[in-house]
Amino acid sequence: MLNIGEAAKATGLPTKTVRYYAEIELVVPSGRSENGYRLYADTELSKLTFVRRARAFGFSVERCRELLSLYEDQNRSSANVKSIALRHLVEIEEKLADLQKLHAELSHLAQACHGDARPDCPILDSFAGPHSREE
Amino acid sequence: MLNIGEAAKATGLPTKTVRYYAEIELVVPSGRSENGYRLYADTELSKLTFVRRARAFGFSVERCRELLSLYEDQNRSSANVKSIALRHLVEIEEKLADLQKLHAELSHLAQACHGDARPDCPILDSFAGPHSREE
DNA sequence: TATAGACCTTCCAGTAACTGGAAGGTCAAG
DNA sequence: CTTGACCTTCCAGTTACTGGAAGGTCTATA
Repeated sequence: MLNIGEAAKATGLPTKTVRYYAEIELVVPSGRSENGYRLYADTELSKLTFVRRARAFGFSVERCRELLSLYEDQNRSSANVKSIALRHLVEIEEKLADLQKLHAELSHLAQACHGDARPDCPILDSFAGPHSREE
Repeated sequence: MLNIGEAAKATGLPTKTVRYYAEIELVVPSGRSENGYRLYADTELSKLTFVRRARAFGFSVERCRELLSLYEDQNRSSANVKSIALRHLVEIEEKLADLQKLHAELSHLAQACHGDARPDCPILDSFAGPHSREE
């Protein structure tokens, strides 16, 4: 049984985050020592690691909660997990498309900007212009 | 001089957001009517539009503040603006790379997952595994 | 004139997922 | 016995809004 600092080190999460996950009941410690320290057993270390990995994949904490309950469920089907993952993939693709569009437009503007001491700048000009959005 | 609702409509921003921008002194109304309503003149409408566009490009509100001061500055140089834009482009590229990596890994996992009633699932398996991160 | 509805005002609280800090208890080493 | 590194709780701040309540104002219509 590790206390919070050791559990943090073992799972690669900041101590504060582990405490936060306990508070929101995402991963609750297996118990407390007599002096009130949080104690983490192997099962909880696995869950913390699981959450760290899933978060790194961009899953929200609430998604992690779903995933964790499937992870814990001996009778889960892989279909459940896959559908959550696919849903998530769609979101990633949307963000990706937005960012790519943004990147293309902004780098175009930056290229058009001569970037010297003169005051006129195509970037600012494109931000100004007619008021209402015409998308 | 437009009141807040009209200004919002004219610039394509939600009323709440316009009020928020006034509160954080990003774009302050040119005045108040006798009954206390915020009033927006043309200059402020331009600034609001400017901010909406810059925000759509992913610039943070604080970046917008920088940009806005350059925008207002008659003696600005385009170099200042360009350097902010380039800084921002680098950030976009980093996010893009992260997302692409994420997408590749997750779609690989989803493909490997048979997605039926069986409990074993490569996605969950990859989230579990050894504790400490080995990046 | 009454009243309905659509405006406007302020202030308070909540969102997501932490992070930082203060005040104080505990523990091991030198 | 003190120093430093732990741990605890609680409170506040972050980003950029968004929602809602309570209440004032304006305009049209019956």
